[in-house]
Amino acid sequence: MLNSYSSADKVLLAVDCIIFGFDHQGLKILLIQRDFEPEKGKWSLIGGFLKRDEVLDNAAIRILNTYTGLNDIYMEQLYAYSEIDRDPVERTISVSYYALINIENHNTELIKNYHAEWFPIAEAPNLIFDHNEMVKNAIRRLRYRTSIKPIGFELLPEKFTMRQLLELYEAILSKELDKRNFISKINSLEILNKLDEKDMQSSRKGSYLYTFNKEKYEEKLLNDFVLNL
Amino acid sequence: MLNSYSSADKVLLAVDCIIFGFDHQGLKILLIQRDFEPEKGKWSLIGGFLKRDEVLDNAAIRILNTYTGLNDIYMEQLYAYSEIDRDPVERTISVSYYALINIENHNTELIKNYHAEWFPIAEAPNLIFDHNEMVKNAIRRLRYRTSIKPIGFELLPEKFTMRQLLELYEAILSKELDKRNFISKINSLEILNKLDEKDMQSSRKGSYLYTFNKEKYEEKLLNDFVLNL
DNA sequence: TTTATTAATGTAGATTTTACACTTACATAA
DNA sequence: TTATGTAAGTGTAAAATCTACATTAATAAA
Repeated sequence: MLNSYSSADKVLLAVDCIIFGFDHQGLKILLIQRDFEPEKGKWSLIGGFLKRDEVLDNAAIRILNTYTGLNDIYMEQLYAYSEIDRDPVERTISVSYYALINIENHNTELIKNYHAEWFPIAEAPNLIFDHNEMVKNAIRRLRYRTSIKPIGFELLPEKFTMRQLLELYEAILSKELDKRNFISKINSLEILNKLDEKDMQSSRKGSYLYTFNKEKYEEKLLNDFVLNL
Repeated sequence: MLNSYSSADKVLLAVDCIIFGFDHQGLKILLIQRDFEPEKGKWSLIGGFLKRDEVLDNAAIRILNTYTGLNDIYMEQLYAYSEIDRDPVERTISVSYYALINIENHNTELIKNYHAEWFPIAEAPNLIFDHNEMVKNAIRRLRYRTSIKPIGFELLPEKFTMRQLLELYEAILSKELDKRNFISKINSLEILNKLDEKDMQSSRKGSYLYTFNKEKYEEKLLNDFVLNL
């Protein structure tokens, strides 16, 4: 019987996490220096093996936590990579996950202790196995996602300026956006609350701070929409 | 060592294929009646186990062929399902694949011999395991894909009428489209060749037949574009 | 009080999208 | 041969959206 369970092959199933972060310097990616063979010392995505009694989503969360100390990160599944020799040690299929986080909200010291490090996207080192490809695909997905869902929620501090939001979008899309058009498009979504408070860091005039309006934001998440930037 | 290969669990990895087809009656899905336990006799997606020396994409092709006789079908990977008890017999992670095919181009007799059957989407029976969810997600992906890539190529006969193309889009999107606006949008893509030939089946006047212009079509596939229907 | 710096703001023209109805071609039946 | 019925084919005007673009405003520092 072709389809009998007992005669089917079992394989190792891994999860690799592509963690994007944003700070005042732009879009970054979190990588670790492998502390085990093969490729010990080389840079890699944060990854590990799925356990028998574990759902993939949870494996991603556990592995991210194990290697970076990061907690409560919402990740989305991306793609299963299955080239025969992608891992030279043993046949391993890897499912990639990605997330967007606010670098400043997370303990940079902690991350460092785990030998994890943030790299500006453009300056990321070469990665082991097929991790470069995984990152490339994740960036594509991130850009696509940007066009159909509002983002920023996860990446900016609670209170942020229009300029910060603009720079976030510019970093993700890696292109310049017209400031006035951007602001009016964002405003037309009605997902921001303009505060009375100003941020005085950036200029003498100071710029208004905004927060996300969670309710409206969730509403937008439901009905797919297109944001043409 | 947390991350050692030898101590990691191995699991069964399956592939399930969501095959969409289109004919004059509308959008359909290909299902098989399981001829093995558990759930023998119930309807299910076409699925099977990944082999140790096989890439997922090829497993999907092999499995589809094994259970339906279908050949040369291009499938796209969708999502990995990993709920612990999704398969009651043994822990199995399943990666879903989907494809769009032209029902009339494929041997219906052959498919029947394999106990596979086409069901109109709306009339599909309840499926085993988490297959209903897989189908739901695949339909969503199909609709999304429709908005960013031209489709039809795979689903229509070589020569087809505008009405057929319109009906295909209406079936996938499950909404009515304005005939004139649809035609002018499609024409603006410049991916069709209008033939001198007419199809006389559908009306006394007869309607012009079209073919896809493969080159232009491939070109469009490269540059992502948005088709707002 | 002058200067320098970034924030904030509006509009006109171009493009795209939408809604909508009549004429044409032909086969069939009278 | 003529009349009739059926689906095919076609255009436009109004609305909405997108794009490009430049000046004034607020404030701190000199």
